[in-house]
Amino acid sequence: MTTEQPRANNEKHYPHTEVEAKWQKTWREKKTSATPVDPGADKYYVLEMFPYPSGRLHMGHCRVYSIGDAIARFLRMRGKKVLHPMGFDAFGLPAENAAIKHQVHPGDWTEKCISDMKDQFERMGFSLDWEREAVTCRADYYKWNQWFFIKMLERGLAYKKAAAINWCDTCQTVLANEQVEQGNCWRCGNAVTIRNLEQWFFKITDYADQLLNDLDKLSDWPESVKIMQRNWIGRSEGARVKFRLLPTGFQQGEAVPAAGATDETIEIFTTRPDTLFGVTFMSLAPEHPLVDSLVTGSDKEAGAKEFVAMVAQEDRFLRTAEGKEKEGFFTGRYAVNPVNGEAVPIYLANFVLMEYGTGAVMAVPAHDQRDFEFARKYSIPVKVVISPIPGSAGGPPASSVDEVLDSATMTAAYVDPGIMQSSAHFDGLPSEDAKPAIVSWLAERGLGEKTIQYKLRDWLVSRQRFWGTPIPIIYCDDCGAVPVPADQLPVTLPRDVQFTGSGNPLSGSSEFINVPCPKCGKQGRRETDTMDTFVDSSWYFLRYVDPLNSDEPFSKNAADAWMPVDQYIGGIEHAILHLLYSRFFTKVLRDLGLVNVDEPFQRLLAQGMVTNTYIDKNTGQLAVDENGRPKLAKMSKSLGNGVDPLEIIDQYGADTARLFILFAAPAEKELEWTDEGVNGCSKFLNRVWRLVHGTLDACEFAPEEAAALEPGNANDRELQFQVNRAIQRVGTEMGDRHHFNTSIAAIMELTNAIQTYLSSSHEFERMTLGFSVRALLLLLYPFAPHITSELWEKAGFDGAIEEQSFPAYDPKALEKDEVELALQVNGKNRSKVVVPSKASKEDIEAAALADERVQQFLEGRQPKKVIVVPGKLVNVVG
RNA sequence: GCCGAAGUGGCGGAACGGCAGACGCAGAGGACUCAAAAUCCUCCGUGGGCAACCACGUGUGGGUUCGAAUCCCACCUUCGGCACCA
Repeated sequence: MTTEQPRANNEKHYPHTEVEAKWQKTWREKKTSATPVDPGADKYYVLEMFPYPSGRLHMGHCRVYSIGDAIARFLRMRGKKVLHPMGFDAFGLPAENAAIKHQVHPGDWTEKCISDMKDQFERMGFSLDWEREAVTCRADYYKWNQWFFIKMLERGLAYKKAAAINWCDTCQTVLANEQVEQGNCWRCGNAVTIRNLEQWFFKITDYADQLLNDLDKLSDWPESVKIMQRNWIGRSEGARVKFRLLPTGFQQGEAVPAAGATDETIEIFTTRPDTLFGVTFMSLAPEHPLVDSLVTGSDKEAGAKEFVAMVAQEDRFLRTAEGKEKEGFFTGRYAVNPVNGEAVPIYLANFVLMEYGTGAVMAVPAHDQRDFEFARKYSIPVKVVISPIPGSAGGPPASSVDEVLDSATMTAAYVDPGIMQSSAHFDGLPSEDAKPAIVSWLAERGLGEKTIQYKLRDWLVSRQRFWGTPIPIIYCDDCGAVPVPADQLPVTLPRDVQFTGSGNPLSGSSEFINVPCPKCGKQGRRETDTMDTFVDSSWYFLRYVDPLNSDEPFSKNAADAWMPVDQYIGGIEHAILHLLYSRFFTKVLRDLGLVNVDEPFQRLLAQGMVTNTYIDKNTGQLAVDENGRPKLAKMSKSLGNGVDPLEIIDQYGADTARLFILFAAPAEKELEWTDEGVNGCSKFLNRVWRLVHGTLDACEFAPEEAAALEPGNANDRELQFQVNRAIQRVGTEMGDRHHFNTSIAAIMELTNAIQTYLSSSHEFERMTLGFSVRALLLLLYPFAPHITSELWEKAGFDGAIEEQSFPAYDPKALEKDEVELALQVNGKNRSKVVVPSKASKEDIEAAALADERVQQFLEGRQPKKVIVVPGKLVNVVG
């Protein structure tokens, strides 16, 4: 049974099901969301992060697309030429898992999901240009991934190397560093292990400085996202310093051989060259390539090998966790400190990472907490070379746990800047000044150099999975790794593949693997790794500008016309991964001459999660905190607290869902789902429905310009004021600040004002009333397009509502004849006074001082000062 | 530990140095109804008072200012990110 309302009731109750279906059909047929050609200077590119086609739209999707659609519809009314496209991030593991489970081809499964989701998109009423749809799993899209890969290979930006990489056993594939969270896989949450494999990388580190510096250009990005990216890139300024190795057999305390050390050096990276004179040992990563030659043949060989094996066995995340016991092993060898010629013992240490810096560290226990703990554990000397600045020297004294820095008694490292000591001719210098001085001293002697180090690592793009873009490489015994020639692209995924759940299905497809070498024609072997799906999403915004191009990924003209994306919207969870990769791709494409922009996304809105209460699995009750309040968590399958958008659409309609989503919280904050809140929005739309039905007579007299209204009586003028103020507020809240909740509040206030006007017992001024209703519909349209389209038509206004301009307000109507000012005495509210709005400061002051209550609170004192804030208040200080 | 964001009624939130609590939800009372739902009207920060009104009030403590939720300093709490990065 449907709950269709009888016709007679339609004026009282908004029949959302039939109205929404009607307008969705109209929009589809009229192609009202089509992208304008030749956008020119008015172009505006609104983009929301495209979804993975799971087959089901969830509330998070509804939120991000409701935000984007409100912006798109609003800006079209503002005269912008809007590009608002959509597509699907369609490669990835769920399709492959479905293939294993149901023995369907991932492509068939994915296309079915896409088709289902498009229906759901339409039911939400999003104004998307589906003719520009980009689907990453289709060969006409991923062909260009392969083309970019080859371009990157030509530029030395794609390369293959053996490396210790993150392996997820559940997903049966490797992961990029960015995809490891707290030692676990970003998608399945299982522990990541380390494997040594030959893998393809993109050299994102070549762009580290640009990715860092250009963050400063992104003035319309949230500061928090920029900071997260800065931290991820992790720039450190420091120095590389060479320590020469002493020959085998050198004993501690023995004089360093006059002829110096061997020719072999160990290079370290440090951010604290000012502490070089305090070096008392050195530590190497167990994986350091020199380890073997240091110990082979010595009595330390067996022990060292055992230590290396032990560390290698350890879980990498645990090994590098703070608080982890520092483990070391003395190699029996020494190196020479280049600044003072002292011999320092060389240790292996579990906390030194081969991937960062040079894999070797100079250790200064007096001024580095980690080195300090290590030194105390292994009874290595501590040498103080920096003393705290005395408090009197201007500026605060540096902090120190220990009152006196004595190597024997100190309990913690002193890590702050200070004054150099025990550092030869650098003594007495502030340590910050000594940094460059020591580096220059080293550089002059060829012992070291200034350098910049990043935490950012190259992007590992190989995946041992079927459902991704095949890496376009053919291995040949004679020619090595040969790229597939551009005219032979795309390398398409084979259809006849077995999905067994173990290993990469591509390795079992002889048709796919066995191909001739493009260079010499001999039998070759095709690469079976596919690309990380983040490659797909790193440039999809560029495909939308020219989606049907079969000769190029996109034409430069189209990119120049539309790029950058003016407003990008998506979840904060992509603050590092996707946004960093997209920025990298854009810069590479710029260097390839394909685009003119440095940055892809002008303005970024990171929307918050959608949360709900949930049932605690242990108690079977609503989960509550210690105060008995219901706990909130992100809507998820595992907690079972998701709300199905389709059910909400069925019950309340898409407009209600959209309105609630935008009204209940600011876009960047968490959105707490409440049925009561949804109901409130539904009530509001019904109120608008009835209100407009009750004023249809007046609508035919509605002027298009606010300035055309007659002044009328006080009631009329008040409504004119309210409607003009609402237009002004929604204009700035939407246009400048993207505050959807306060925009909707302003529209509700206008609705209340019209209702108040109607319930006042006087004759209605039909132009004023009609104009107010007309404006109400226009203001509400970007948030609730279906109901406003229907009411616009019912009211008999000209044209379709989506073709209308956003209304202009009349500044004159915002000026009132009289204003009420708050009267304060010494900053406390004491009274009110009504004055003509054009009253002079002197008149206002006089009115304030004449006020009885002001006099009373002055208690006979003479006012010392009177502050007049026009239109707001008067503060009498006395 | 470091970096960042945020702390405002019973709840979501508003207020870009100028009347704190807009708008909405929940709640209370009333109207309509046989009744319920829906709808409409009124009230709704705390304490005192019959009332007009008074005092207090934006995490805590200071400061700047005629005036601070808003700016500055210190601290507390919550959330998010990073975390032995040399």
